[in-house]
Amino acid sequence: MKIASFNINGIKARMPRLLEWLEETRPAVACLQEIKTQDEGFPADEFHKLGYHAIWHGQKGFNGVAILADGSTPVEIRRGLEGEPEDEHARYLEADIFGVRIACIYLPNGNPVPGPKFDYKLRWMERLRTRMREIAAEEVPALVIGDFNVIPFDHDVWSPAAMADDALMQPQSRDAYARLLGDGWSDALALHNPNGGVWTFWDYQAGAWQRDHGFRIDHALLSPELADRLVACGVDKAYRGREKASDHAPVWVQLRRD
DNA sequence: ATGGCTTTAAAATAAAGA
Repeated sequence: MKIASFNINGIKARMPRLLEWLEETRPAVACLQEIKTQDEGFPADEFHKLGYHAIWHGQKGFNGVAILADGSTPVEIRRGLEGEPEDEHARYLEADIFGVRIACIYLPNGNPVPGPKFDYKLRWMERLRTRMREIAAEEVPALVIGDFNVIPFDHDVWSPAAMADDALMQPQSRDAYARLLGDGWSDALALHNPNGGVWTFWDYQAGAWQRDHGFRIDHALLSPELADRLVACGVDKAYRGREKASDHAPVWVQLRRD
C-alpha cells in the first residue's frame, strides 16, 4: 500500500499534472498541500472519475490541504490544530483510511526571521507536537505526512550557507522537528537515506531545478506501530521537471498491509 | 537581488511562498 504526499502549489493550475501523477503512480492515499482554493472550488468530480474519494480543507487564495483515497472515503477525525482558536489557516487534516491514521499537514513557512510569521511557525510546531503525542498515546498505526517546511540537517540542502538565514533551517525549527522524532516518530526518508542528498523541493527561481539546487522539506513520520511496516519510500523526482510543474515533487512510503 | 519565478485574487499590482 503506497501513501503519497504532494505539495501541488495551486490545484487549479496543477490539475493536468496532478491527474496524470495519480494515474501513473496510483497511490492508495494521496495527501495534498497548498491546494489554494476555497472548499466550493475543490474539483472532487475530477478525482471521482479516477476512482478517488476525497476530503478537503480549503481557504481563499493560499494554504489548503486534502486527502484522497482510492476507492474509499477517508473518515475525517479533525481539521485544524487546537490551542489557537483565532488561527484560520487551513493547514491540518486528519483521517482514518485503510486502517491507518493519517494527518496531512502544511506547516507554516515562517519567513522572514525574526518576525511574527516565524513565531507563528514555532507555535504551530508545538501545537502539532501536542496533537502527535495524543495520536501516539492511542497506539494506532499512524502517519503524519506533508510539507513540514523544515530542513532537518545540513545534508538535506544543496547549500547550507545559501539557506543559513532561512526559517526552514533555523536551530529553533530543527529543534522542534527533532522533538517530534524524540517522541518516537520515524522519518521514513531519513531512515532510508542516512547520507542525505535527497531533495523534495526546487525553487522556481535562479535555475534551481536545472542546477539541482534543492532541499528536503516534505516528510513522512511513522508511529512506532507503523514503522515496522515500512518497506520502501522515495521521491517522484521526475514530476518536478514536467511542464507547469509544482515546485515540490511528490514523496511516498510503501507499507506492508496488515 | 529587501528577489532572479509562480499562483491567486482581481483588475494593476500585491501577498505569499521557501
